[in-house]
Amino acid sequence: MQLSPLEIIRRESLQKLRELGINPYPAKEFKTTASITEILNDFKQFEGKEVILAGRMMSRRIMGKASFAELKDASGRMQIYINRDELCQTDDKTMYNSVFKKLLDMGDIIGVKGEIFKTKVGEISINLKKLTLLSKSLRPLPVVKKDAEGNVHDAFSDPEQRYRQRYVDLIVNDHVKETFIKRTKITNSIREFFNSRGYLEVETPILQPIPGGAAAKPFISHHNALNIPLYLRIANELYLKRLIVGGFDAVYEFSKDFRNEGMDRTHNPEFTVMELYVAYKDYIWMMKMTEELLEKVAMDSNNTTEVQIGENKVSFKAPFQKVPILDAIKTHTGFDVAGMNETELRNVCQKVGIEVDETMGIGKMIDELFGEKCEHTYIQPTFITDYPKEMSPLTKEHRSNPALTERFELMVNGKELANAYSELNDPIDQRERFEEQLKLLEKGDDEAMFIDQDFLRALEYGMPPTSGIGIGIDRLVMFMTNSSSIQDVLFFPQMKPEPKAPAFELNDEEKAVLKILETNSPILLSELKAKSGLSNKKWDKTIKGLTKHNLAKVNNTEEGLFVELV
RNA sequence: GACCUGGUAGCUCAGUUGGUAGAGCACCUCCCUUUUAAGGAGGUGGUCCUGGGUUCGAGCCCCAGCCAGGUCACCA
Repeated sequence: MQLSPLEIIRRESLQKLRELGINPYPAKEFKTTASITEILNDFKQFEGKEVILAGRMMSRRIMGKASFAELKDASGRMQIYINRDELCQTDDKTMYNSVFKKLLDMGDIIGVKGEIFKTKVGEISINLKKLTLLSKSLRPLPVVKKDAEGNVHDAFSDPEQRYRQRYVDLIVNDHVKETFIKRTKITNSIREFFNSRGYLEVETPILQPIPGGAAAKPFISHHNALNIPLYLRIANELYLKRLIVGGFDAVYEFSKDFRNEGMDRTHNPEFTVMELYVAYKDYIWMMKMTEELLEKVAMDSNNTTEVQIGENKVSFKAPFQKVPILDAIKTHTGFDVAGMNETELRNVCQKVGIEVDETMGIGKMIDELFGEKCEHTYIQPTFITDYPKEMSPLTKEHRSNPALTERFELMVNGKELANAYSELNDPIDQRERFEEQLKLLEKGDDEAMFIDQDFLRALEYGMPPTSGIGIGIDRLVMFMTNSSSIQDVLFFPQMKPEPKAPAFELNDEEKAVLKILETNSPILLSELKAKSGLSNKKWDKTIKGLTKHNLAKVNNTEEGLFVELV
C-alpha cells in the first residue's frame, strides 16, 4: 500500500505510543458522565464540576505549556484547555510533551476528564486533568475552519468525496448530520401519527416474483434454489392491499423501492416510499389525513409550518388547495380538454408545443399536458385530483364521471410528493384494467404493469372500500431540509464504483532499466538513457518511476548526472 | 443516453504563449501558560485522473477512456 507522508508520520506515532505502553485501541468501556451539548446548554449546572467526555479531537492549538483543542462528540463541539502541570501533576511531563503535543493528531478519538469552566474570552471549556487515547486515527481529516463571522474556510466540498466517504463528510461538516437527524425526526413523526391512530406498521416482500403496483423498470435477480427470477420491488401496493383483504383496517410500510432507471438530483435507484392503506375510507378522507400529517411533520421537524424550499416559502398549514387536473390544464393552457377524443387531444398537444406520437393514449397526453404546462406552477401544497382512467389502472372509477378516477397527487414546490386513490376493489374491473396494461405492454410500453393473478384472486375474496397513499419520503425530507439533491438526504447515494488504485508493480521499461543498472552502477544518466533505447517521454516516465519507488537514485555531481542503484 | 463543466499536495484552489510544479490551511522542527481562522521563525510534502499522440520539451495542445457535478431526456 502506498502511504502519503502524513500517513507515515501517524503510523510512526502509533508505534511510539505502543512503546510508551499506551494501547492506541483499548477494549475497555469508557464511561462518560455528560455530553457536550448538555454542558453548553446548562453551563451553570456544570460550572466547576468534573465531567468525563469522549469524542474526536478536531483541532489543536499548542502554546508552550498550555494548549487548546476542540473535542467533538455526537452532540456537539467543545473546547478543551490543557495545562501541562495540571495534566501532569508529577515531574513526568510525558503525557503533555510527548503524547498530547507530538503523538496525538487531529481526528484521534480521546476520552477527557476535567473541570468545566469559562475562559477569559468567555468560551465554555473543560480543564483537562486526565487524557485517555481511545482510538488512533491514521488518515488526516480535511481541515475545515470557521472564522469569527461564521465563514467556512477550506470546506470539504467535493461532492464525489463527500458522497463516497460520507463518514468524513459527517465528521467535518456538522450540517450534514443535522439533515439526517431531521430525516429520522420526520419518519418518527409519521410513525407517531399513524401509531396513535392504531395503524399497523408491517413488512412485505422486497423480492417479488411479479413486480407490481407501479409503472417502472425493475431490477431483476435470480433465486438459485428455486431457479426462478425474482424482482426487487418497484412498489409494495399490491401486498398491502392483500393485507386489507386479510382483515387489517389500516396498514403502512416504509418501503425501500428499486427502479432501474436514470439517476439525477431527484432520483436514486433505491428510494423510500411510505405507503398507507385504510379500509372504509376514500380519497377525500385521505386528503384531510394528508394535510394533518404534513402539518405535524413540518412542526415536528422544523417547529413551523412555513418551510423555506429553495427560493420559495411553502406553507404546510392545512387545508391545502384542491384542483381537478382538467381545471388545471384549462387554467394553464386555455384548453378545455374534458371529453375530448384522442385526435382532438393530439391537436391540443401540438398547439401547445408538446411532442406526441401514435403510442400515446388520452391518459398519457393529459399527463403530458399537466406535467409540461401545469405541474411546476404549484408551489404551495396542492391536491391535483380526478386523473383520467387510463393513467390509473389501480384506482376506483370516479363516483360522478366514469372517464375519471378518484385519485389525487399532492404537488409541493412544483414536484409530486404523494399519490393517493380510492382503491379499485372491483375484481372484474381490475382484471380488465390489467388487460389494458397488457395491451400497452404489447404496444411496446416497457413500463406497463404485469398481471398479478394472485392479487386478483385476493380481490375476488372481497376487499373493503379502501383509500391508499404513497408519500415519497426522500422528497419529503428534501423539502423539509431544503436540500436540492436527493444525494443530500441519503447517507450513501448510489455511485459508480471508484476505479481501484493500481497495485504497485514495475512495468517492462522499468524492469529493463533496472537490469542495466544492476551491472552498471553508478552510470552516467545519458549513457543509461542511450542503453535503454527509450524515447524521451518513456525514459522520463521510467526513471521517475524508479526513483519514486526508491530503487534508483540520480546524483548531480561535478562530472555530470549519475544514476545509481539504491 | 446526449451535451456542458471539472479532476494539480491531506483539504480548498492558482498555474501566463508549451520551458525546473505554486499559495493558504494541515503536517514536521523550534519559541510561546486562558487562545480561538491563535501568533512568530524555519522546513517537508506531487501518479498534475488514466492511456496514447504532437513536440527538443506537455499540468497546459490533440485523440481515446475513467470518475464527478450540472443541464436535458426518462422517471417518483
